[in-house]
Amino acid sequence: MDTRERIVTEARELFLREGLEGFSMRALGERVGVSAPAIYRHFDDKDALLATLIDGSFSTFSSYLVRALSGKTPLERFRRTGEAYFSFALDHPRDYRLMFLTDCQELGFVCISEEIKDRAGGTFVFLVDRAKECMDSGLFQAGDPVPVALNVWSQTHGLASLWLLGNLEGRLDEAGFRAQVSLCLDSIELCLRSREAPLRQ
Amino acid sequence: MDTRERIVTEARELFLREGLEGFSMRALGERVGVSAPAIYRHFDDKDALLATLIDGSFSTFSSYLVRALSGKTPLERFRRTGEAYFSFALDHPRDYRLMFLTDCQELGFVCISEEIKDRAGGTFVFLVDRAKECMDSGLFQAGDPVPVALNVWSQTHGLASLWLLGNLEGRLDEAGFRAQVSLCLDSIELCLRSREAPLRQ
DNA sequence: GTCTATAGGTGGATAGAC
DNA sequence: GTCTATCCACCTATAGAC
Repeated sequence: MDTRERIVTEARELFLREGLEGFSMRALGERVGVSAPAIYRHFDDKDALLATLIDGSFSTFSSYLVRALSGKTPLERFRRTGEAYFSFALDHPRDYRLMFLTDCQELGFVCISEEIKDRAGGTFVFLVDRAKECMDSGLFQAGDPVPVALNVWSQTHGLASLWLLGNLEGRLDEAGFRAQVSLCLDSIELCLRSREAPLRQ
Repeated sequence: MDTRERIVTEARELFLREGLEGFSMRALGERVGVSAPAIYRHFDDKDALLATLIDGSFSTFSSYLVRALSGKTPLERFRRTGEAYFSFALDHPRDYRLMFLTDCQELGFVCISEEIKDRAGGTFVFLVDRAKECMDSGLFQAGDPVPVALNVWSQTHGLASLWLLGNLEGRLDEAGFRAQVSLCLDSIELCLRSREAPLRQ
């Protein structure tokens, strides 16, 4: 493994442990075993390094989403997409935070990067596709799938972020949270199924 | 207005403009017109000052929630609580961020403060009460109102935070966001109403 | 490519005069 | 209570030797 790769690996580890606040070039250099300035031979600046990290986070996220495609029906793929979203958030909380819980201002130029925006857009399109195929197969009422997808994203993101930022501390333990996740996914399904009710009557 | 009050006022202004990152005792002193060390005569440290700010944010939030009580029916009060939540998030984005979008680690001891936790708990109880009175009046299926309230909070928080952190940029403008808010509240209502469906049959 | 040395800046907090 | 002066820790990034 060459130095550049080791920098990325250790950067991910460091960010995982310390978050954005404790993530410094000095600390990273120490972990990698080189001086801080040496890192600048491999990355233009801190932002470029963070952009690489975010890119990797989206790759991991994508791998979770794609698993949902093994579902046999549109509805099953839709449900599994929701489950995959929570699995990712729980398995990779820091990545989740970097991707969805960090203000663009804080990340500086990173958020403007078109590559990153495209990757984020791609994962959203995945969700829109799941909604759309449920509509096309007549399970959900026909219409614009984008607002539906946004609504689903809001719900999953809301619960995940309340948990990850500690806002549920004292109210839910991890088991309670998992139960709440089930309720969240059930309620999404219930809501979308009820959209088909008028068609059935 | 004595100096302590002016410090709090300016601190809120400064935090509103700069966020947690740009919020320093030096900058605050400059705004107030005193030196940074002078602030330490009125507050033990930065955390104590931030705790005062958070406390004020919860006061503002409470005033939004209470407006919802002017609704004539349990369902109307429930709906208006959701609307009040979004109104607060849009009117006071920085306060919202300080209260619900800042990691406990980042705030240091502040999040451990029992006073703050109690205030946060109180606003949640308000939402639980709204769910409970809908249950008691037979509008929603009877059961534990807490998971229902958590589910509603997740949905509203999710949409609000996606918006406030810029994750919807390029996908929704402000008008689109408001439409999405309506859809969110409609979908919550739809979901909770469908819980009463079995009782009607 | 990596080092040391350093520039140039941020920040929180304290000491002691007034 | 407020000031100035200061300490100390930390940061990003560059210069120039090797």
